[in-house]
Amino acid sequence: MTFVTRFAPSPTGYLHIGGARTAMFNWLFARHHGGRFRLRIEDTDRKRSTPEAIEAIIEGMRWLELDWDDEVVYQSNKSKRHAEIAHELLKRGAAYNCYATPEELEKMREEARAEGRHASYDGRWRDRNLAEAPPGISPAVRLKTPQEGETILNDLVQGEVRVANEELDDMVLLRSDGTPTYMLSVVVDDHDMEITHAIRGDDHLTNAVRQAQIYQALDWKLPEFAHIPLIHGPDGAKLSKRHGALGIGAYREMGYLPEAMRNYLLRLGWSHGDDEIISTQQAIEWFGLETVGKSPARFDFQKLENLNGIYIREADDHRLVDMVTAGLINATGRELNQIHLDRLKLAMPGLKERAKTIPELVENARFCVETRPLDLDTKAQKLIDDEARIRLALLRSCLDTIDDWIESTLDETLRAFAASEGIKLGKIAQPLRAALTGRTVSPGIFDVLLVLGREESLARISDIGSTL
RNA sequence: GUCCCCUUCGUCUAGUGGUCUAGGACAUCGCCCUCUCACGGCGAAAACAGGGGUUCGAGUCCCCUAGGGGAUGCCA
Repeated sequence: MTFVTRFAPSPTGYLHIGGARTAMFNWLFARHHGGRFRLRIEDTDRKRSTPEAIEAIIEGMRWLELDWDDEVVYQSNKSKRHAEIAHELLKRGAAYNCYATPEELEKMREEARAEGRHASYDGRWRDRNLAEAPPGISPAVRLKTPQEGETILNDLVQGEVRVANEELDDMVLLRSDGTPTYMLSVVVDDHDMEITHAIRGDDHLTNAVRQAQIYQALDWKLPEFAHIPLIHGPDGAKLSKRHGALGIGAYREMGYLPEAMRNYLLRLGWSHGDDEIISTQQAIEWFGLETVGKSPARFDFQKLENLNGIYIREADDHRLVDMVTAGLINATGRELNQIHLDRLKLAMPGLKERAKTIPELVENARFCVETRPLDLDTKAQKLIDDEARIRLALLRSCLDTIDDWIESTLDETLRAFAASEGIKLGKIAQPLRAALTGRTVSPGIFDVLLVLGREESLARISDIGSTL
């Protein structure tokens, strides 16, 4: 039997971080078992569902490289089928028409709360004769749920969950306008799509119990359920916009790599011993629901950033150059020429060691595309005092004599120069760095010299001297 | 209110009755490496929510309390 999982977001907003993790766990589970992973858009709430949200979700999934199988299912297209099922239940006497008004319902809720009861609807139309139906009111259809005993669920993550049936009132299957409710739609769709494993957020755990009652009424086989803990904000409360409830697209814009994001999300609630850096390939091999934790995890930007740094270091230079190029054009408003691109390519190995995000990488790469004369930042300016200027002028003539502009020669020259001046290498390397990059922080100084090339390097040094 | 779920360093977690003087990772703080910043290396500090049981023995099993979260819709 092949396993089929699904990710079933409602398109009322962007794909948030919790949804992304849910999607990934479903994806990982399916890929691990050689099964299928499906995508279903739960757009039955036409008022709140938007095409933009659908687009954002699909974009987010693509960015995270979570590919789904088969065509996307739109739940709104299935409402006829859902209604049919409800009517079948009605015919079999497993469901009934309910004519209670919103006011009545509200009153029942208040009373239930006041009396400390969990279930609110009192089942007043459960056994009433249809002849008593008030005219002119179209009824909702409710499921006749068992009133005694308990409903038991064996959740793959949460274990056994049992709820007394008297705690559960008769849920609405079809609204009075004839449209199906979420509770019904999910059950029918999961059944029709032959979902074997429903992996979703913990907030659905109580729903699962109710859905189990629908399955029972229909005499359908239940899928396996796995309710994974929610992701909380740094303060332990529900993820809000202030924290990380940003759309996945926001993380992309903040300069995080999809593979870093996946690794981070994976370790939030799932573990494989002490392993931290886990490739997607490895994750597919290792993933299982047994090792999913039961408690909610807090979102931690620092760890994400650390992981991102690791993945940037591992990333292919060409890919990074492309990303940085785009960022640089954006930041400077100028197109880059071939010389710039060559420099970026040459600088990338040194650059990527020093960045945790793409914007940081872009910032550090600026010296490659800066036009002369450079604007030195405040710290860099401080390094250029009169003594430094004199030394730079001297150094320039030394460098000028170099025939082969390669690292070993540059290294020798610079060290020899420092020795002849009776100073440490750092004493000359820092002003030189300021002259070449306009900053006090950069890749190794020989790297910079190499990246910029002889001509540009000498010119930038001269620029500093000429400001004497 | 009621129902359900959860609870190991600040954070993510390992841990499935003895190997736990509780391990790893991020963050923090030292030191080393060093041309700056990173990387890397070494080291420090840092946790079993509390209380009862069960057991020769409990972070691991049971109960209670507290705290947190979720649900309680003709939303999904």
